[in-house]
Amino acid sequence: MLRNLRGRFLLFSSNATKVRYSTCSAAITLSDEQSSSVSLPDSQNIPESPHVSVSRDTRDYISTILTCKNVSEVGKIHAQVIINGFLQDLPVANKLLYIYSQFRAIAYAEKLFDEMTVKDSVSWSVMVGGFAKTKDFVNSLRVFREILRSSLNLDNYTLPIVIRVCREKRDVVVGRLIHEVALKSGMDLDCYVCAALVDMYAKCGEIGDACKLFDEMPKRDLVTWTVMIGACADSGRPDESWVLFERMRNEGIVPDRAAVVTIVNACAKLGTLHKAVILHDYIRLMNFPIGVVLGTALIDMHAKCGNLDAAREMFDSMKERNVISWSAMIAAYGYHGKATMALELFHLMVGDRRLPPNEITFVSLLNACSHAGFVKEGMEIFDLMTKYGIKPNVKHYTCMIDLLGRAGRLNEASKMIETMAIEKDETLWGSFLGACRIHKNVEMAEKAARSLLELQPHNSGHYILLSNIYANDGKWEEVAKVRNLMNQRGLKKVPGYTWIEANNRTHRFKVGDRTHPKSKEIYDALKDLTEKLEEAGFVPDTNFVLHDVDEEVKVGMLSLHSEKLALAFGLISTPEGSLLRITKNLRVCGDCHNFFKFASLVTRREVIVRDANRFHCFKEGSCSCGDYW
DNA sequence: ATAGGGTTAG
Repeated sequence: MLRNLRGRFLLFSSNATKVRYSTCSAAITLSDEQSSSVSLPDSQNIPESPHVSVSRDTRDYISTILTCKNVSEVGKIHAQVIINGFLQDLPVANKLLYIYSQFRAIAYAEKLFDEMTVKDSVSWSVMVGGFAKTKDFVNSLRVFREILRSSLNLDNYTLPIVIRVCREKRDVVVGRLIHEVALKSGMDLDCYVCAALVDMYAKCGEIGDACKLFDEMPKRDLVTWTVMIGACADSGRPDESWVLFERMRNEGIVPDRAAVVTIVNACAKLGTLHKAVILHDYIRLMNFPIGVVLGTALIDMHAKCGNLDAAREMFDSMKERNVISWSAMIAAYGYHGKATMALELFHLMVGDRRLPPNEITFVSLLNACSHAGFVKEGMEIFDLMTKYGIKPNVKHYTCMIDLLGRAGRLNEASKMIETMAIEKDETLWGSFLGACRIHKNVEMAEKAARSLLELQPHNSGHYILLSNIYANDGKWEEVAKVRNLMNQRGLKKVPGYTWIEANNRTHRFKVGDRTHPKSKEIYDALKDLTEKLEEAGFVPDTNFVLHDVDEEVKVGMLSLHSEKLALAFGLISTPEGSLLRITKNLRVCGDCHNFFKFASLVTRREVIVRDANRFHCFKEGSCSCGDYW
C-alpha cells in the first residue's frame, strides 16, 4: 500500500524537486505507519486502490482536517484526500493548505499549492497568510503581487494580512501603496482592513493618517477602537486614549481583554494615579479574568503611576507569572530607586523559580543599579549576563556608562566606550555627556558632543547640554557658537512641562508660568517656601541656568522652574501633610532636586516626582535615588 | 474555506 500511495502521489507532483519529494513521501510514510493511532471516520476502510473510493463528503474531510494535532496527521488525511480524488474539491484542498500553514509547515503548503490544478482567491489568501505567519514577509508579499498581476479580485481577507506584514516591517511606503491599490479597486474596505490600516499607519509613526482613516470610517468595531486607543498611547497622547475609551463605551461597545490591556497600557503612560485607581476598580467590577498579560500590564501601570505597593500586590496575587511579569516588577523597583528590592527579586527569580531572565530583565536591573548608585552590584550583574548566554547590547552598555559616569568614574566609562565592540548610539553618548556635565569635565564632554551632534544633528537637547557645559566653564565664545549652530539649524529647545495632580485634576506648568488662575498665590507661596528653605540651609545651584547673566538674575530664573511652581501649587491646594505627585516631561534639574529634598523636610510632605525616566521619592530631606539623579 | 487589536527597557 505504501508503494501504491507513493506512486499515486508522484503522479500529482511531476514538477516536484528532490527535496519536496522526500518531504512529502515522508509525510505519507508517517501517516501510514501511524494510521492505527489516529481516529478517523472510515479509517479501517482505506481502499487499496483510489478507484474503489469510499466517498466522503466535503464537510467530513474539513472537520477531520481540523482535528489534526500535528503535521503528520495532516499528511495522513492529505493522502486519503488524494486517493479519493478530493483534491479537486476546493474547500477541502484549501483547508489542507490552511492547516499546513497553521502548523508552519509552509513547505508542505507550498507543494500542495503548486499541485492544485484549480485555485481560487481563498487558496492564494491562505498562502499569503501562511508565509506571513512564519515571518517570511518577502514571500508573503511576492504571492500578494502575483494576486495583483492575476485576474483575481482583491478581497477583504488578503488585505489585512499584507497590511500587517507592512506593519511588522515598519514599511509605510508599501503599506500606503497597498492602501491606494485597494481604494482604486473600488471595493468596500471592511472593518478588518481598516483596523489593519489604522494600526499599520500608527505603528509606522504616521499618526495623522491613522486618525484620518479612523474618523472617516463609517462603522467601528471593538478592534478598530482598540487599535486607535493604542495608537494614541504610542504616539505620546495617552490622554486621548482615555477619551477614546470612554467614547467607545458610550457607544455601547463592551471591551474585551485585549482592549482592557491596551487602555491599562495607555494609563501607565499617562501616569496619573487617580485614573489608575478608577481603571483598576472598573476591571474588578467587570470581573475580567486577570491572566498573565493583563496582570503584567497592571503591575506596570501601578508602578508608573507611582503606586509601587499596588504593583507589588498585583504581582503577588498573580497565579501565573512569566519573564515579562518579573521584569516589569524588577523595573518598577528600579525606577523607584529601590535597587536592593530589584536585586532581591532577581535572585528569587533565577534561584528558587529557575526562570531564565531575558535581555530586558538585565536592562531593568542595570538601570536599577545606576538609579541608586550601586556601582559594584551593577558591574557584577553586567558580568553575570554572559553566564545566562545574553550578550550585552547598546542598552546594557548605556546603563553601565550611566552607572560609572554618575559615580564620577569618567575614565572607566570612557575606556568602556572605546573598547566596546558594538555600535554606539545617541543614547549612549547622551548618557556619557550627561555624566561629563555633572562632573564638569569639559574635554570629555566635547568628545561626546561631537559624536552626538554627528549622530543626531536635529536633537536640540544635545546642543543645550553642551552649551551648558561651556557656560559653566565660563567659555562664553563656545556657548555662542553652539547656540548659533542651533539657530542655523532651526532648532528650538524642547519645552519643559510639569504636571501635578490635585483634587483629581491635573494642572500643568511651564517655566515662569502665569496662566494659572491662582498664579499670585502660587508665586507668594513659592517665595515664602524659598525663604524657609534657605533658612534651613538650602543654597541655589546656579550651574543649572544657562545664560550669561548676573548671579542674582540666575537665582531668579531658577525659581521660575516649572517643577517649583507645581510644588508651590500643590502645597496650597491640598490638605496639609498629604502626598504630592508630580510629573515632568524632561529630567528634573539638580537644583530642583535639592530644592525638593529641603521642601520635603521643611513642609513635612512626601513628594513623588516622576521625570523623563525615573521616580524620585522625597521624604524627610532625602531622595530615594540617593542623589544619583 | 481565508482576515484585524493586548504585557517588561530605552
